[in-house]
Amino acid sequence: MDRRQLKTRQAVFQAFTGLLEKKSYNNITVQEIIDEANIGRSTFYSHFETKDELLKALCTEIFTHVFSEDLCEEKTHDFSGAGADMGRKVTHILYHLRESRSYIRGILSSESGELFMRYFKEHLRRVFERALKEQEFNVPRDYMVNHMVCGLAESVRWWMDNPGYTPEEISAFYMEITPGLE
Amino acid sequence: MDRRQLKTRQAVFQAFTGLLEKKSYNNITVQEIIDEANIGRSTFYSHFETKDELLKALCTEIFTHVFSEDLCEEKTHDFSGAGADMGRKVTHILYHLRESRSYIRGILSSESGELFMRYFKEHLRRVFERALKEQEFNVPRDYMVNHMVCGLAESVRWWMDNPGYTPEEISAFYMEITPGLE
DNA sequence: TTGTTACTGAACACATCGTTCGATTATGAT
DNA sequence: ATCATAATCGAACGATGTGTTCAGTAACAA
Repeated sequence: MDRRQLKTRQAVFQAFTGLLEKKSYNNITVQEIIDEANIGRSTFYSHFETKDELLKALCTEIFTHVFSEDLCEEKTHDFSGAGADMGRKVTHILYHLRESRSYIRGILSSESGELFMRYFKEHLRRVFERALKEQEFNVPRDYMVNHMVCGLAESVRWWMDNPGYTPEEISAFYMEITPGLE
Repeated sequence: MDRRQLKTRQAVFQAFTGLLEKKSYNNITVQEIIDEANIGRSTFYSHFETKDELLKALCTEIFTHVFSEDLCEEKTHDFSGAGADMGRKVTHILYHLRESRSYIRGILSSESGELFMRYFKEHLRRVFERALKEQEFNVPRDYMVNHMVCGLAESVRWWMDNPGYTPEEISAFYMEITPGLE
């Protein structure tokens, strides 16, 4: 890839995340991103169709990072249950998310949070659906998966507003209040 | 209140909810609401500052209706636990929400859903905080309340996409997967 | 060096917003 | 029935932000 493209792309992301630490997504204008990134207007639009696409791209960036590894594979095959494994996966995800906390808060603090949460949940859903392959529940399976996914996503959101807990602690909280994972 | 004002207000709400059944909030323009409601442009703006304020007003309308009654009072004082009471409250809320299902879906199917969910959770939080006055948990109290509130709110969202369940069934699902309420 | 590709930035058309204001009409109190 | 008051109308306006275009410039890879 052309160095110039890479440089532009990085400049945009950096400007964007920088702005997100100061103000909420809705109040950020494309022009501000352009100015902050110090690029030409048409350059921005040759990289991203709209501001929403940029957010989407940023989310993709974050989540391919967070979910890059072996999260879909069953890691332990010893006598510790699926719960222990799940707990480890969750902790792993939380460690990654903590790194981006500063601007994730900016994303979450306006309607754009909906978008972030949606992508997040999509990824989580994949992880959970694998982990719960053969289990049976007293509620519709899809309802159960949805509950687990939303529960974790909302735990993260809560964590972003209540820092001061370690990933391990949050993970433990989550396992504690989620039946079907012990 | 002047009949004209009332008529206008109702016309706007009706137009708005009507549009919400066809398209998502973000794609609805103020002009469309005005045309649909068949009122003058300045009239709209003399009632609502912005489209967001209109959505807010609609949510208030819905929730004051849904939460109008004795939801904050402990109803049963016999030997059935707090859970049975909570189950009844939840069912009651669900019955009300089902009536507005058609356009609530429209609200939820775009970023505006965030706003709806926020108001919904605010109301729910009040109910739960009363109901859990003296209980102790293994996780931070605020985390617990947040989990219960989000769990119910997300259950409703799930329900809106998966109709065909009765309020009683959804309520039962919710009680089933929420520890601390039995 | 050279052909290609990316960046620049001013200018543009466009959509939507929220406001203004003078004219018109409905309302409710007397 | 009268009349002062208040709500509505709607065209016109300025403002803001969007996304595109294009001719000129600079960076790149080979």
